[in-house]
Amino acid sequence: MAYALPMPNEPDPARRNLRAQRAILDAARALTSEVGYGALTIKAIAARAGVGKQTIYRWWPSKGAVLFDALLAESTDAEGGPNLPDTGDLPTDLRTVLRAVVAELADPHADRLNRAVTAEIQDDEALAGELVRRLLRPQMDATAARLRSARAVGQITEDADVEIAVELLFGPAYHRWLLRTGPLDAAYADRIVASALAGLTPR
Amino acid sequence: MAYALPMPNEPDPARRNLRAQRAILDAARALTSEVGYGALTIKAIAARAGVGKQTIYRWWPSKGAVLFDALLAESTDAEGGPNLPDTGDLPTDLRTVLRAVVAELADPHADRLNRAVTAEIQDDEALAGELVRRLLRPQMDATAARLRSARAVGQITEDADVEIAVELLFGPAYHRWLLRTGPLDAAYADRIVASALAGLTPR
Amino acid sequence: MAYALPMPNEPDPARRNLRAQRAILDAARALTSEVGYGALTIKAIAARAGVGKQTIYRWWPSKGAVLFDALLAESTDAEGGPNLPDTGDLPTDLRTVLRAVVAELADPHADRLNRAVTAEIQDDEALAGELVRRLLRPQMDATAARLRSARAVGQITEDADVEIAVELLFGPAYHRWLLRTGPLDAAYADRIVASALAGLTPR
Amino acid sequence: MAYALPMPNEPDPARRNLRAQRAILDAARALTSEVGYGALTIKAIAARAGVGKQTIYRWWPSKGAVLFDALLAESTDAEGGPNLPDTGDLPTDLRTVLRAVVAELADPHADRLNRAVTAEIQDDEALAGELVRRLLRPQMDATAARLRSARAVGQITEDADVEIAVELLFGPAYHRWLLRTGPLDAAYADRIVASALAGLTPR
DNA sequence: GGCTAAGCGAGACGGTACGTCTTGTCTTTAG
DNA sequence: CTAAAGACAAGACGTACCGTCTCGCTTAGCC
Repeated sequence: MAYALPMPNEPDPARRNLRAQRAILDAARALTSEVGYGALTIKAIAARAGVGKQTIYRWWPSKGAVLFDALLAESTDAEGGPNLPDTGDLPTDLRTVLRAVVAELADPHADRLNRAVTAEIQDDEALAGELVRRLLRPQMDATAARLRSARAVGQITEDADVEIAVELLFGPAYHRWLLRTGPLDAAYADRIVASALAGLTPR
Repeated sequence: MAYALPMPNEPDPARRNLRAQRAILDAARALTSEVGYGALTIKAIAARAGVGKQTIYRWWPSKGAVLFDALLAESTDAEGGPNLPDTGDLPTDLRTVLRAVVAELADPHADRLNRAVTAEIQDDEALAGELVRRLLRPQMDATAARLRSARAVGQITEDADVEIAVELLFGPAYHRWLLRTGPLDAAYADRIVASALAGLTPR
Repeated sequence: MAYALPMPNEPDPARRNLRAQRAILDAARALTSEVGYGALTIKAIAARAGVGKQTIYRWWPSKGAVLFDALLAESTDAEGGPNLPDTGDLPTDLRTVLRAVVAELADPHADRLNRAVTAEIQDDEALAGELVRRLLRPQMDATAARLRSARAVGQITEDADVEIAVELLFGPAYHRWLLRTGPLDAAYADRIVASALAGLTPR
Repeated sequence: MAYALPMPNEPDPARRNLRAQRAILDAARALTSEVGYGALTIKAIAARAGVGKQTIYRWWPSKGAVLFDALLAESTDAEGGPNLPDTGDLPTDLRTVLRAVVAELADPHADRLNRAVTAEIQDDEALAGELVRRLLRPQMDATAARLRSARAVGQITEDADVEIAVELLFGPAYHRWLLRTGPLDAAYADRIVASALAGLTPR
């Protein structure tokens, strides 16, 4: 017979203190951008949030998960979803997307948080998957969809490799950000779009 | 005028024990691929290498620097430099390069080391610069040079944006590796080359 | 006005774990008598006590302070205070005291702990003061009081130098123990008392 | 057949560098009185002496042995041996001895070295024996001899316990020094002599 | 007068304890 | 009766020193 285990006390999400949750994510975000990923500690987050450490451990499995949620909260605030503009003009629409991506990566306020999460996902595959699923995938899928709609109306060639095209757009920006190999500005976004589109446009 | 600093005892590189140095880099590489970046400790590297911790701290300023040197040693062993093939056929040459890049990223043996260094450079800008200067930049420059030589003989269009073209080639592969968004194989490398070249080829 | 200091987090004695405290003192005592003062380490004490090192550093400023408390705990257990017997017969009473002192110094179980603390107080004046105040002074004062009461009833001469008399009693025993210059037994205690009293006794 | 072992290279005392030896003892003495026993390191002694660490390890088995030799060198310089005065007047002679002992213990220059050696001999019985044999024993024996010569001429009682009498003289001074329980001056020395002699003097 | 063996200054080495820091769990206490 | 505050066990951090070793350089004494 199965019986009620004296369980490691799964906390009851219904009783979660939203004020504390928000304070924790805010503190995590603020501290990350102040001291950087390497010097970030759970203790400091708890202290800044005016919260006991246990309250963090109760709801998140790791420091990376807190950072991820902090990043997610910010992104969710900013966007409402992966709404891609469709003005009918593909180059313009892609420039809009790429400029937004590049601007986000160039934002000094968010930079350290982005890098902290990037560091964490190198060692936490589950977190990496979650990040892709929640933030990256929707954006890439929306971009792919926009490319397919453009292909349907003949704005790009029939045999265009849409999957690769999306990576041709996003890959360079992330590469440059990751390795700090050059400036991240609107002009750069436009050059990516121009070069990536060159091979797609019917002659 | 430069003057003799009352320095905190810079160690004398001439007296460096090469056996120990090699053992440290080997241990760092092996341990990283065994336990991953998060669980990697200087203490464990020293123990595995049969070396005192101080011998590591004497020659490297941080764990990241050790990992970087371990990565560098491996790359230096493998290649002799950024020799890019020049068969005269640009697509073939680029496929060779991209396939090598993708293979390196897909190599499970090196994966954790690559990710560990990637995590470290998020928090250590100097290390990031060194990595780019020593490993990435030469490869990118060589690729750019190959593209310019192709442009000179008319294999790609006169107005091709070489700098962006290089990022169009490398960016997608790193993006896919960083975020684990898809398989990294020769076919993938070929697709990148095909799509990136499409816009460069004269019609 | 006294004000709340932004203190480096003085720990709260009310929350102290008594089990841990006791385990630490026991481990310190046991290890000292096993390996001696020179080979004694905080790390080993913590390990033996099943305690984190920080729990030692939280409550004691130095290894010497731990040893001192270990010694104190033992002494406090043994005695209830500096109760000196007063049978009315001074030589008998002093023999009782000196025999106890000599027996304590001769006890092989306590020897290494005594020597460890003796070594520590050579380099830590504050600790030396504490040791004297808590352990030596009471005993010496009690002995002086007993001598004065004997003087009051004419058992020793009017002009007896009580302060020196006390040192004449204790000094030789400690000297012999410190320098291991001879046996420490009851007969030795009796010889000290006899010689020291000879000059005090009225003729 | 016995043959010359490739021995752990006993060093050849004939080739010993006296300048280095002296510099080491001087440095040990100076550093001890500057930084105290706890902060004294072989490394620092070597550096101060302008000597390699190995030169110390070649000639002394331990830090304690170096300190002991430093102490010995100083004492040997000062005295030529345990010459006790014999003016014919015992109290005067003993006052001379005790005043010298007390002055040595009170000397702030030598204090830390004395305490360092005292700390070392708590953990090194062989060193303790050597100290007693070379420095303490001669002085005590000379004092005992003086007391016996006094006894022979009837200046002290026939049944005087000479061995204890010596400890009655030296014990209090060392006790007071060891535990810092009071001032060490000539008046104190005189009080010891007066009290100790009181019981020895024929009535 | 040259050879050679040893002592020497210097300092890198393998170890290990130091005292501090952070982690994740457990306990106390104040609201 | 909850959650902050924080003590706890554990163990890595980066530093310091230990005692050994390996370098060249100097020096002494035997050929």
